[in-house]
Amino acid sequence: MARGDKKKLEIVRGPVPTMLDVANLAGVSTMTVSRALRDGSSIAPQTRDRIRKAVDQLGYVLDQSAGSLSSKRTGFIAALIPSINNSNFADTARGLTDALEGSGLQLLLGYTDYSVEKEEVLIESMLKRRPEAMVVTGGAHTLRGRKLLENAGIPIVETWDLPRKPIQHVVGFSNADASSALVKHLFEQGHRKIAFIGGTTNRDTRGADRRAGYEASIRKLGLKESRVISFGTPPITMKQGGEAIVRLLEQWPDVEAAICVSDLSAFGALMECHRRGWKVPKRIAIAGFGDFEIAATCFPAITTVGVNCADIGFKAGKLLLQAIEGERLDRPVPQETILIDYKVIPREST
Amino acid sequence: MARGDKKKLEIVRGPVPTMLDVANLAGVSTMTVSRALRDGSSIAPQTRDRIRKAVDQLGYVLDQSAGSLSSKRTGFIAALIPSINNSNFADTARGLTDALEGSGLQLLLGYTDYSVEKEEVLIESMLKRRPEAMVVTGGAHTLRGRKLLENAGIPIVETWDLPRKPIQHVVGFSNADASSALVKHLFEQGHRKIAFIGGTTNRDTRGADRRAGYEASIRKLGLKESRVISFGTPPITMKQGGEAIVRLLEQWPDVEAAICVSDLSAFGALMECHRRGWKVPKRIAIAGFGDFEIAATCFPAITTVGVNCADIGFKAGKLLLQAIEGERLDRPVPQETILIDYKVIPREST
DNA sequence: ATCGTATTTGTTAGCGATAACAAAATTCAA
DNA sequence: TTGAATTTTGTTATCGCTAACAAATACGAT
Repeated sequence: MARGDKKKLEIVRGPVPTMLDVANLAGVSTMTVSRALRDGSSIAPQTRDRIRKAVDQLGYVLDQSAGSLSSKRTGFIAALIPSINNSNFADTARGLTDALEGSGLQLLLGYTDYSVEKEEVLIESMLKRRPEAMVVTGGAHTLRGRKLLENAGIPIVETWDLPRKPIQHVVGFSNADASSALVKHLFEQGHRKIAFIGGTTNRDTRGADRRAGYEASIRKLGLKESRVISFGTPPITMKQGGEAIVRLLEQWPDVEAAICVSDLSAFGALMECHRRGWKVPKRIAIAGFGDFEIAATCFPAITTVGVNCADIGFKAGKLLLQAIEGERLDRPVPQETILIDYKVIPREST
Repeated sequence: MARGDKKKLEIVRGPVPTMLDVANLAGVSTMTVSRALRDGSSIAPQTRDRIRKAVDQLGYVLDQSAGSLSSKRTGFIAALIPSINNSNFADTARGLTDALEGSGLQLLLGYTDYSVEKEEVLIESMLKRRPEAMVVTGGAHTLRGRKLLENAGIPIVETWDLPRKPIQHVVGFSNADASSALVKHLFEQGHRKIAFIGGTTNRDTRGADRRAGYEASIRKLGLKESRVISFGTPPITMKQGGEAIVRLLEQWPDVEAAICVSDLSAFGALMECHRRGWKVPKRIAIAGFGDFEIAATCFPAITTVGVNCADIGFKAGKLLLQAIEGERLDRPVPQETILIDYKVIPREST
């Protein structure tokens, strides 16, 4: 009776059982337990059942940290994204998760807050977990961050951009080109006085690339003046988009169209126009970037550049799985660059 | 010269250096390196510098899996949220991350997809990593999932709901009460024929609670009829919100106000009304839930229930830090329930 | 029955770090 | 200058698991 009590207490808050406890209870060696708990290969069915029963009885859960130390496989994939609150990057993370599903690999997520310094810190702390591969956003890193990635000895994928000098693999697209395509579209629709609304700094490199693409195509199309409103720290919010469009129309009342650095700011701009009774696209055409759900749903629906964000993550994930497999077989896969499609999606706002 | 080449090669793709390599290079024992790399306490400054130099030279990065095996501290916090694509939960994750900042703890995120079965799988796979604490969303779990949590021997926090029978700690609010408050608000504004728009199943337990709160207060206020449109698998999208409101007005043309299960569906409904020329709130008032950025920005701005999602995460994180500290000192903190404020935010849409 | 092959299980060693204790070096006071 | 107190460093023994190899058992064919 007293013994029974003690036992119960132990289950609730006692020491966590180890594989040895399971092995003893099942009357086998730990090695057999280890095998049974993973592939179940080379295990007599009845032994496996006995082990399972012991596992259930003890409430045993495998300790992977111990396992990875021995097997040299942590089962971690590290991924760094600028922000979890941006649905584009959340979609990429989701795509990654989906790609990894069933592979037994765990995603370790980190948020850089659009800062390369924070990224460097994160790279190091991720590397301490010995991930089997790493996904980073963009091609801009600190010197040390880059070196850490290069020396990590694991597959690396840079996403969302096309870095001039990639570390290894790349899954992305040219934000500048995508932005240019949007300018061209507006130009073909007859707009000549086209403006760009974005954040105040270049911290968000993809935003900066989009602005650069805008500037480049303004020049190429022979349009005289570039009209850029910089407002708010990137990533700029919906509300800031609204304030920015007001400024834009104050500064250049003759402006005909505005490209916003993202759909969120475009939406904010659009709603502010509504509020003030400025007709869109009659008074001013508005375009965004990213094809967020909101752009398709709102009225008028927002013209945007569609990028398959989840696909970036998914393709990066699949590429990593291949690369990891390659490393294991000592047959490293060659450096690969996967281009992600984007396309201008004309809607009601332009 | 040849030696130099070899050395360089080794740095690029050679075996990853261990603490022993650092120790040898610095002429000390691994224990000294270990100490230098963590607190730096009880280390002669010159020794520490020597070690730092060796670390830099070798590009050494600490292996935490090995460390945690020995120290029995993994530095992981596991968190399960329904979806990363929902900004409410993303905010909670962000709050958690913020709370953990500087503590050296790593967030291990998992997505349950609003499914308790997936949650159970995730709980187990998280537990394999031996997290020092765990955050889950809601109080609904499978039997085995709950047992796993109870027996894990670590602090557990359930968030976003007020479970009837909590496992340990809780940081949340009553979704039913919050929903009731919104009904009451509409009632006070003079609305009598109030409808609810939500998903088709109860998979999203918070959504189900909101509906239950709606039903309860309809009865309490003595309103004759409850009008519920169930449309789409939760979480329902903006677009589905739009389709739902059309159905609502077909089925009950006399309806005066609609509460949507979230701001996203409310926004979709609102935009569909725009598109069809139905004036909001004149023809129909629309309210949402969650105070997403979109609700404040769009025109007309959406009446909603504001919940500080990031604060849920932040408070859960801080509570966990305390609890972990308590466990370490063998002085477990008592079970705690932290209530999160919510409030009805009246805006232009009602 | 006997040997060879295939299947199942066990043994030993070690993954890379840290805890706990022990020893050496340094500091300081009288 | 000497011994005690303090600071700094080292030694040894795990942590819980899995790789690699070895042994035992089962199965089949002749």
